[in-house]
Order: sequence, then structure tokens, then C-alpha cells
Amino acid sequence: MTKKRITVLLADDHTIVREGLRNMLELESDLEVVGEAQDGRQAVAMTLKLKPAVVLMDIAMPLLNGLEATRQIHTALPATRVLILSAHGDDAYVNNSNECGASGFVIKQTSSHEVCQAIRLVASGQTFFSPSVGQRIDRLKKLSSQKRGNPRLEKLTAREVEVLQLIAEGKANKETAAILGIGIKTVEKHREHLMSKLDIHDTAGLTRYAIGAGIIESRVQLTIL
Amino acid sequence: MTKKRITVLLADDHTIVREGLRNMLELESDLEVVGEAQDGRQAVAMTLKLKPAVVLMDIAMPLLNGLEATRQIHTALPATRVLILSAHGDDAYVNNSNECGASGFVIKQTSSHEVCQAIRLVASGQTFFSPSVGQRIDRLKKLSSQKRGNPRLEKLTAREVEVLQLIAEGKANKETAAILGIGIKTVEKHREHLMSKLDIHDTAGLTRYAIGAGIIESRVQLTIL
DNA sequence: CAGACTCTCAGGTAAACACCCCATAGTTCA
DNA sequence: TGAACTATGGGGTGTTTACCTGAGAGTCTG
Repeated sequence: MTKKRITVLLADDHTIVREGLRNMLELESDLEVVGEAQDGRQAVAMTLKLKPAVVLMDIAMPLLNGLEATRQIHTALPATRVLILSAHGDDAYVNNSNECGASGFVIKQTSSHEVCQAIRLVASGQTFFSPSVGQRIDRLKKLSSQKRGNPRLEKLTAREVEVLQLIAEGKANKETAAILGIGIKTVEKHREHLMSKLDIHDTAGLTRYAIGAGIIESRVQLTIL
Repeated sequence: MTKKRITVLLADDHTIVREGLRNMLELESDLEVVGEAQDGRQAVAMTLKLKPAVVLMDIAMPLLNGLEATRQIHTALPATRVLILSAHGDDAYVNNSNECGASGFVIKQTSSHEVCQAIRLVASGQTFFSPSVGQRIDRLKKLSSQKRGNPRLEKLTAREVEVLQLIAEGKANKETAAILGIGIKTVEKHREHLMSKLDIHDTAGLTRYAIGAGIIESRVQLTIL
């Protein structure tokens, strides 16, 4: 054998995208796809089990969004590099992809060649940001040195954001409890804290907030005709 | 040469997705990717020039969305088959993909094998709809076969839209009843009909639908960090 | 080390919701 | 002129929320 290959875990809820990525990455002799996850929660679980060098992570995923998943992975396995792969470069979440512990951020408009390069870069400990994203990061860094933004979402804990996402996805407390593996009463408590902190006291309001904050996507649809 | 290959045009604004699809389709000996378009306008132009047998069309694209592009292609070249490839199968897009002249609808959760099969089907003049999408279409077809005179109002009644908006604004049934000057039971009945018609059975889902359909807006607020 | 969070869970209550059954009156349309 | 749809109601039942008090275990931090 020549050298150790870079192990990669793919996390994207679209089967077609995963298959396409797998095909492309496996054309590269130094990259090896060791697993595929269909949602954020699975991404975390599989990362802990398979310990890949790099996780290629979509942001918009069910159950747990890519950034939360990144945060959890970064906390549990700081050595694992997470490369965010997002459809939009103007996502509200671009802003704190750094804080979540991501090593890079590429948009889906990027060519596969660049993605491979990005994977190699982050695997070697460096960072990579798509040009349009990089500018945005720079701009925000400059701004944040002056004033602190959004007081509301900042106050939420990681667990609360998780629960908020599940609420906005339409899960009942019982389902949420099952998904998170905790008691219903605990979920109720998180919900209570969310409502108190955000001063929003109904499910519809929490859902609107989650969409507005970019925690989940509102399927944008044009012309109802 | 053995037989004529099915020519395919890819239309998706994400380079990675296009490359992935191209790789996968070219593994099939009977499929041939003859071009790639990055937006809806380009998709129409390239279709007119290259005259592919099948256009694999994403919906969410810049400049011109996939459904509009499909409509234009179908008008100009009725022989060309358009296969919609969308990220979401549960949105309003599905409803009028037929009207735009699409021959099929697959969601990105589909496997590449199924996508290839779908391409072959639509190329042969048949139609293909992903299971989850198919059910929706069937339901709509049944509805529209019953009331042909009003193709656009087959969805929600004016009153139901009113109630939906108030639900999405976070109003409880009691508030809604007071606002509309009707009884609570009537509001409950409208809510029941909404859930049944939309096949959405929780407040969060109704709220997401209302936002996606443009009935209400989710205030934009970003910038964390 | 003590206080401040965070996460976990308990019991309880009143309200709201989801989903059934049913009916009446008006409109629309084949 | 019926059949179908729409809007308006009532009754009932079981589930789910919203909101409250209380509390133990853990972490983080000044």
C-alpha cells in the first residue's frame, strides 16, 4: 500500500446527492467513503462509531440540522474535521459555522474537484471556505468585533435548539422524547424554557421563529396557481 | 453501434449535483448526458438547441424556476419529456407539475437506480412519480376529475384559507372564532377540513405550509454570532 | 468553593386540540 | 331536481399543551 486514505462520512438527506458524491469521491484514490447518514442525528451517531477523518455535512437535514450535528461532533471528537456542504451561501447559518467547529464551508455550486481539494485541506488541519462564503465570514468577523447581534437565539442552549427544531418539524412532545431518548416531562420543560426565553407561547409562533432563524427550512413554493 | 441511446439534459444549479448525476447516468450504457444547464433560462435554451429526449429538471433554480421552464419547453417542444427532480415531495410544486407538462416527478431521496428507471419510462412515453408524490397526484386527480369547471379552486375554500392564516399567526380556536364571529365548533371543523385536505395533522405543519404558500410571512431575522 | 446554568424528571391542573358522530341551511352544478 | 359542496353548529372522548412548583446531578466559572 502506498499511503493512508482519507476516510469520509457523507451526511445528506438526499439519496441522489449522497450517491453522486460517493461516486465522485471514490474516483479519487486518496479518498474513501466509509459511511452515509441521512439525517443529523444519524450523522453524529455514525461519526462516533466510524470515526472518519472528515465529515461532509449538509445543513438542511431532518431531526437535527447539520450545524447542531457539527457542534456535537466537534465536542465529542475534536479531531474529526467537519466540512459543511450547503445549498445556499447566504444562509443565516453561514455566520456561525465557525462557532460550531466546522473546518470549512463549501456551497453546492462548487465543482467536485474543488470539493475534493477542500476535503484534503481540512483533513490536513487547514480550513477552506468557498469564496462567496469567505467574504461573508470576514465581513461578519469585522462586525462582531463591534457589536453583538441577535440576543434571542444566543440565549438558547444547544438542547433547546434541538427541541425547537423537532417542534417546528411537527413532532409531538412524546415523539421528541423518544427521538432524544429522554422523558416527556423533560421535553415539556425545554419547551417551557423556549417559550419563556423567546416570549412566544404557541406552537405556530415557535415554528415561525424556527423558520425565520434558519433552524429549519420553509419549503419555498411559488405560484399556488 | 447497438441501439440509440436516450439523450438527457441535466438542469440543476448545483454543480456538485450535476456532476454526480452525470457520473451516475453515464454508468448506464443506454443513457447519454448531452448537456448541463445551471438555471431555468439556460435549460430552456439548451433544450431548444440540443433537443434531448429527456430533461432532468430541478425546481429551485435561479432566473427561472424549473416548473416555468418545463412549461416553456412543453409548449415549444411537446415531444421532449421533462422529469422533475425536486428536493421536497410534499410541497405545492407537485400539484401543478402535471399542468406544466412534466412527465414525471422524482424526489432527491430517491436512489439513482430509480432515477434511471424513471428516465427510461418517461423516454418511452410513460409517466413516473415517486411513491409519496404519486399518492398526492392521485388524490388531486380524483378531486379534479370531479370538479373540472374550477381547476384552481379545488384546494382550499376562502374560509379555510382565512382560518389557516389565523392558525399560522398563532391564534387559538377560541380567538379565531371571536375574530371571525363564528362558533368554536365551526372553527374546529374548518381546522379538521384543512388537516384532511392538506394531509397535515399538526399546527407546526400547517404553519410551515402557510409560510411556504405565502399566506403569511415569517419575519426575517438573521445574524447570530 | 459557592453560585449560576443546564439537563434531567416528578406531580398536578385547566385549557386546547384531534378526531369521531351528528344535523341544518344555502349554493352550485350537471 | 337531486348530488355535492360549503358554512354553520352540537356532543363526546381521549390526547396534548401550557403553566406551575419542586428537586437532584452535573458543569462551568468567578
